Amino acid sequence: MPRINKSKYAVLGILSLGPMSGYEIKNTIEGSLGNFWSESYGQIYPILRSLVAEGLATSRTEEQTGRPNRHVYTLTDAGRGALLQWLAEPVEYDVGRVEILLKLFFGWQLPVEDSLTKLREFRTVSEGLGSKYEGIEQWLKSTQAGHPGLPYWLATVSYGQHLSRALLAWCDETEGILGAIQEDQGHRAEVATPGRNGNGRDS
Amino acid sequence: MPRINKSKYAVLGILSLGPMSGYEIKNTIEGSLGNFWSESYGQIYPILRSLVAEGLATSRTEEQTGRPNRHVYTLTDAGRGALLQWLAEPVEYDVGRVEILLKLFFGWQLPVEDSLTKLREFRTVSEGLGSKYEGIEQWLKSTQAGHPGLPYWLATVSYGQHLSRALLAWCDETEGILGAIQEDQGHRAEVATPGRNGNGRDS
DNA sequence: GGCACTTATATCTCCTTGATATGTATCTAG
DNA sequence: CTAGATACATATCAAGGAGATATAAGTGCC
Repeated sequence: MPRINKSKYAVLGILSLGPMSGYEIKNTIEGSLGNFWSESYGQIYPILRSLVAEGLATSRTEEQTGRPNRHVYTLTDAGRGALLQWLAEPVEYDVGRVEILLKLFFGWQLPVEDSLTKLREFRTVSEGLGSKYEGIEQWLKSTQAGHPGLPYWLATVSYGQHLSRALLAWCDETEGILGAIQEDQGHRAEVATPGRNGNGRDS
Repeated sequence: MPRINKSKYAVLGILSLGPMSGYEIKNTIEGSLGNFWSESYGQIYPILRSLVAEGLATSRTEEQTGRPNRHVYTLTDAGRGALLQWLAEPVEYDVGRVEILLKLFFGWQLPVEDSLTKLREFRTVSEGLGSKYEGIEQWLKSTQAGHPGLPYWLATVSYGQHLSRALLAWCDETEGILGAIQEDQGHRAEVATPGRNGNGRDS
């Protein structure tokens, strides 16, 4: 089962929006797919060359004075066909690597407070994610009104909003559970060593 | 800002549970972090060598007859220190690559039904994810009862459950929106070309 | 006996990321 | 006016990372 190169289809998809240079492709990806997909020049330029070699795109060189010539790539019918074929293939899903979970997994080996600090940090990150998506939603609605792609693009933004709400709910739940463990430990420590009273911080 | 190698800390973390060989580390990761983290032999073996070179672990060879000798790695105090230091560093979060969103983003260029099919596929995947996590939760509760790590491990499972519920909710919402577009298009097609009536499928 | 699977170590290729190199043009703050 | 930042445009490199494959013996089953 030779791994299929999804970057290739991301580039193909962007080219389906119109002829572009490698530089423009990168910028377009950042400004559209950027929230759930990324590509680097290190992939884009070799992919463009292979697309031409496979007959999925053609390239034409635009002469420019004072800066490197633009290499503009245009999708061929075969290229559009390859894109449609990939779109029809079944989707995969991968949770991916989640750093907060890696840290939390080993968290029982150190004071509960350390894990709670990590969770509070992560809550801030998740909140930032949520407001970022809200901004994008407003921007899309005001600048792309009437475009047939709008509902689809809003769906990708909504994915991010559902995700960030889920992260926040998970933070709430987990902070509650670890908080209870901390109180429990604090209580037992208090009973064991009376005198060190009213366990300091509770912000 | 040289990218820090998180795989190194995953290996360090696993070694904090006890001395292990590269093979055992791989298996242990799959059976514990497996739902949100993965490592391949191609990373584990070079990392183990570099851990020894950096003084973060020691290796000892157990002679075996009939099969390759076991190289068992043990965390040093410096290694445990490096792990704790990394645990204290701020966490990052990355939504990562989401294939369904990449496909959906280009979905407006083809019939709505195609995108709805993708969403229904994705719903099945998300449901599978949810039941997988439920199974893990039950298994953890019944086999690890009383272990101080249990609440932390359950928290990582809960993350997956929150995530799968969010994916399902997003599917509901998006199927509703695209379904409305489809009905709208069907309606307009009906008005435009009367005669081809009662637009076939609606499952 | 043959076949599939598991234990165990290790390497290889390819994908992917992020940094860097090169060089001009334009914009901006001091 | 000019130094520095940013945009345009192409391209390469070193690492990080995933997955398949190589090797080799042991175990269980038909």
